[in-house]
Amino acid sequence: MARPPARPAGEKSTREQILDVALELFTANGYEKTSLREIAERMNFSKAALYYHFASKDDILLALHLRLHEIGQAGLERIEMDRVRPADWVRMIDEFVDLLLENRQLFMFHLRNHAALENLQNHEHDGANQDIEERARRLLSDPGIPQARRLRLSFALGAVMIGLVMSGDLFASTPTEELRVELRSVVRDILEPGGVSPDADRESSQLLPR
Amino acid sequence: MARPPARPAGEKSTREQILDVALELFTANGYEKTSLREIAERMNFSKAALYYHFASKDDILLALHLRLHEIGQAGLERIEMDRVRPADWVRMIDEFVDLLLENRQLFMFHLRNHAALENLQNHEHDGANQDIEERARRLLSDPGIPQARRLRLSFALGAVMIGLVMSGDLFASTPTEELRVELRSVVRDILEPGGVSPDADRESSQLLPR
DNA sequence: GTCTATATTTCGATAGAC
DNA sequence: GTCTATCGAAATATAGAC
Repeated sequence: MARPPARPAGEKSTREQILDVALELFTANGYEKTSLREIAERMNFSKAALYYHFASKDDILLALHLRLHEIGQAGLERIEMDRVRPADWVRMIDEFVDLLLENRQLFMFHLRNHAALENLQNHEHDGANQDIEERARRLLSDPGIPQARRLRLSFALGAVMIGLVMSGDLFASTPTEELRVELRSVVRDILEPGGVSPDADRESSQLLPR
Repeated sequence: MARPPARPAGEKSTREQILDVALELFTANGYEKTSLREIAERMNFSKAALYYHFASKDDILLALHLRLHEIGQAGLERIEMDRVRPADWVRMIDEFVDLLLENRQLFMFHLRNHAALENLQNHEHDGANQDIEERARRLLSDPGIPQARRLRLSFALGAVMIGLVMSGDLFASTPTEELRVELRSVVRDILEPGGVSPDADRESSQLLPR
C-alpha cells in the first residue's frame, strides 16, 4: 500500500486545493476564460508552481473530470441502470435527483464546461457504455422505446437539471429538501401524467392553489 | 431615411454574412474558442477586413445580442407578459415554445454563450425590466406567488429549453411539430398536474402506453 | 472593402536556481 | 515545492497601401 502523505487530519493536499480553486473558477468563468495565472494568484504562489502539481492545464481539467466520473460510477451502481425497465424510470430519476443535489458544484461545472470536457483526449470512446452520460444517451436513443416516452424522459431530465441550476441562482434560499420534494413531484407529473401509478408515494406537498 | 445599400434582392450584406458565420461558430465552439482568423477564413478574406465591418470581436457579439434582443422584444409583445396572470401561464409558455422553435440557432447560441453575453458592457442595467430574460427572472422571484408554483414554472421552462437542445442533438430527426406537441403537453402536466383545467385544449397525442 | 505587415498582449509551458 | 525569467504561439487590434 502506498502511504498517503502525512498531513494534519482535515487538511487538503496542495493538489486538492488547486483542484478546488480550479473547480470554482472553471464553473464561474469557464475553462477557456480561466487562466493559470488566475488560479495561481488564488493559491498565493506563482504560475510555474502549478506545473509541479499538474503537467498542463488540460491535466487539471482531466483531474476534475475524474472527480465527476467517480461520482458518476457510484451513481450508476446506486441507480442500477443496467436492469432499469420503464416502470423503474421514476425511481431512477429520483436517484439522479439525489445524486445531483449532493454534487451541485461538480455538476454545474460539467454543464458549463461540457464542450471542453469532450475535447479531452483520454476519452476511451471504445463504446464502453461505461459513462453515466453515455448510458443515458443510449436510453434516450433506444428505438425499442416509443419516441414520445423517450422525449418525456429527456424533458424530465431537463427539468431536473435546470431546476438544479436555478437552485444555485434564483432559488438559492430555498432549502434543499423543498427542492428535492418538488423535483420528485414534477418528475412524476411528467412521466406519469394523470397519476398512472396511484399507489406510488407521491411526495408533492402544496400543489396548485385552484 | 437612410437608404439601405442597393443590393440584389435576397443577397445579404457582408456584415450580415459575417454575423451568420459568427453565429454558427460561436454556437458550435463558443465565443472564447472562436478566433477572428477562423471567421475570416470562412469568409474568404483576411482577418483585418473584419475590422472594416466591426470595431472589435465584442462588437460582433453585441450585434448578435441585438438580433436576439429584437426577437425577444417581439416575443414580449406576443406573450403580453405584462398582463400575464397565473391562469395564463400555460398559454404564455406555449408562445415561448413557438418562439424558441422558430429561432433555435439564436437561442442555442444564447444558451452556450450566456456568460460572454453577460460580460458585454453596453447592458443598460437600469432595472429596465425590458429584457425577456429579466422579465422571467422577476416573475420567478415574485414573492407574491407561492414558491411551489414558481418552482414549477421554472421546471417547465427548464424542460422546454433542454427539450430544444436535445432536439438539435438526440432528437434531430424528430419533426418540429411532434416536438411542439409534446412540449406543450409536458408544460400542461407540469403546471396543471392532474388536469386542473379539463376544458383546456390538451394537444398531447400518445401518452403513456400502460 | 480588402490587403499585407506589424504592434501589443496574453497565455500555456519550460529552464534552471534555490 | 516554489521561485524568476523567458520562450513561442496565438490572439486581438492597428497602420497604411491599394
